[in-house]
Amino acid sequence: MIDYEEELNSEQRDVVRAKNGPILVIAGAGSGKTRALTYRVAYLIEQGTDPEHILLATFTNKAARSMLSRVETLVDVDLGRLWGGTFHHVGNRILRRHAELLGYERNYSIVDSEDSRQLINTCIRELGISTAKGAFPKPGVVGDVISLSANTGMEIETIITDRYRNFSRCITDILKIALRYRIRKKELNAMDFDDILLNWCALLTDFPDIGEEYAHRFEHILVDEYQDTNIIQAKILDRLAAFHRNLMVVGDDSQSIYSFRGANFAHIASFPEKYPDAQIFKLETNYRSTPEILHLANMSIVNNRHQFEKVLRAVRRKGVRPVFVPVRNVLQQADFVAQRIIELADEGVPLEEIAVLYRAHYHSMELQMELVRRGIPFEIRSGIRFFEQAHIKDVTAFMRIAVNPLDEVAWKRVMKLYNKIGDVTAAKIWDFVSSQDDPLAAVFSEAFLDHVPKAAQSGIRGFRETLRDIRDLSSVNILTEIVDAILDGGYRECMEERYGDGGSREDDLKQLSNFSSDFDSLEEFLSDLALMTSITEEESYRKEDDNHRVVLSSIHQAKGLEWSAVFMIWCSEGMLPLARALREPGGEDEERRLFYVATTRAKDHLYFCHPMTNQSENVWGREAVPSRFIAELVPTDFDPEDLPFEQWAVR
DNA sequence: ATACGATTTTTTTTT
DNA sequence: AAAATCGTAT
Repeated sequence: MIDYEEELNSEQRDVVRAKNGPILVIAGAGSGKTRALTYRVAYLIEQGTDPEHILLATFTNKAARSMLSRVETLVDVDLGRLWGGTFHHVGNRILRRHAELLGYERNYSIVDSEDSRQLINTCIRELGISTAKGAFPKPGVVGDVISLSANTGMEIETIITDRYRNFSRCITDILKIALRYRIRKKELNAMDFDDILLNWCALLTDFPDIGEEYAHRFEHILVDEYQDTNIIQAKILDRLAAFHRNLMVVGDDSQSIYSFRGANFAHIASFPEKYPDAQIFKLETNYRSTPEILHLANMSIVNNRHQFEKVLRAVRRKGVRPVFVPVRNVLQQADFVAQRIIELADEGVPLEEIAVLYRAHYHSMELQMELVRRGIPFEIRSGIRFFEQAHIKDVTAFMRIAVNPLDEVAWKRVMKLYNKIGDVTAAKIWDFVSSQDDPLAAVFSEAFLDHVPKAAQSGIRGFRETLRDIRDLSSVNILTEIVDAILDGGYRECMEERYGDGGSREDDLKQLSNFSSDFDSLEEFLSDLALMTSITEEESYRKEDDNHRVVLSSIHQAKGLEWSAVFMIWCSEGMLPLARALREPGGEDEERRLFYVATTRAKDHLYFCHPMTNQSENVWGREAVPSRFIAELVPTDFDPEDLPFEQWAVR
């Protein structure tokens, strides 16, 4: 039995033991919402709900896993059948079962953003749209427009007039591309990230019996980070909860930072309108941060209008005031942060309790170099993700061909790995292969070689061998040897040639291979890869004393985490708030929420760095202005005592 | 005609 | 640093 009185505060207890029905939980930063959610799941199971009938939707797969493993220690029940993970993850799981209904094969591929950009590029060229003359958006931008339209349910025309005004001349072309892109994806038997949500929603709506089946199945639905869900996700939830109506959503409108993905914190505000009988709870006690840090965060977020009433109360004892540190330039910034990290470590703060946060990946370049120079171990949680690295994508492209021979993007990627094959030849080979009734069998036919130029023949013969090996291994589900087969099939040399550092990349592939052992089929492995960001989560393959590292992270990726000491670098106008983001509607508020999320990650120490010159602009160095989010904290009747931060001068 | 290397430009955030 | 474009060698 769980001792709820002992382990939860009264706010949390009310949530955990709330009676059934729609429930909205407004949970401030650091108020233990994960704890409440975890105990709620345990409580439901204790009350006799079968885990199979619970759906726990989280923002990352990692969050789901860590919550569920906590639940497992609370109630001694196997949660293997509980539906937990991101919307995309759960959606994929459901769609695999019903893919045929929607006109896909069951073995459909999932294309990530790089693949999708690639495919859009092909569409543009196929349509013969000239991008050279005048300003035409890059394939990536076209992809953003299409994706935003999908995630907000707004027409592409509206998206362009609202946020991409300078491309309004291109609307007809973009519409053509969007249409073609959609057709092409279907031909490739592939879904992009948005399709997973859209198709899931369509499945529940257009096939009432299936919608009902799932609505009956999920007795309880719990949603974390509700402020970052978009309209399609909200619609999916409405359908799934239509029968039992036990929908608990947890979120904080002040921490909504994903509007670029169609998230809209207005959803959370309108939840009570949609569910008039909803019970509303608030978690307002903050256990994480010192009163000083919380005070600063509160002072900042009140500058945003349109938010839920809530006051975060600190329970921790008095600590030190946050510090604002103007520095001369990026180099001095890197120097200061590194120096201060060493001092904190000397004071007894473990390195893994220190984080450096920034708005955009490239903001951390100089710091990385400085940390390397000083031998301070660190871990980067931003930038190119594990599965997006070229060599990982190369290897998985081989696998994708074996699983879904219609995957054009994978085909072309693999073909171009071989010498003497570029865009044109790859397209020719693909044209031949895709025109055959059985594309895989065609590879082994004599006719296949006729479509390959002489110079590339030997490499392509190797490809046939490799593909045969992959198919043989996957048919008996020996996944761990597939990577070796690809490496031995000539990819090892190819990798060395193309990327230089073959050794460390081969290590990555070893890791990928180890990871594959957890899966029952190649198909399942691939779709999970596409929906995941990193492999290192909770994996304890690392050496014991290797866990002490400073974390470098984008603010977005820092969501939900906490550290004793947090450094925010580049707190300058143009960088935070990011100039580009300010141009979006509602941009300033969203940037301020980012600032809020970042500050509330800190438990004890908080530092804001502001480089006063921005060298990257030109050689002379341009004046940089402190971030408005810092400046606005200074009261008009200035009294140093009232300042929520103190200011340091460095050297 | 095609492949591939050099050059230029441009950086948000993520499933 | 990576992507897109441009120019040259095969």
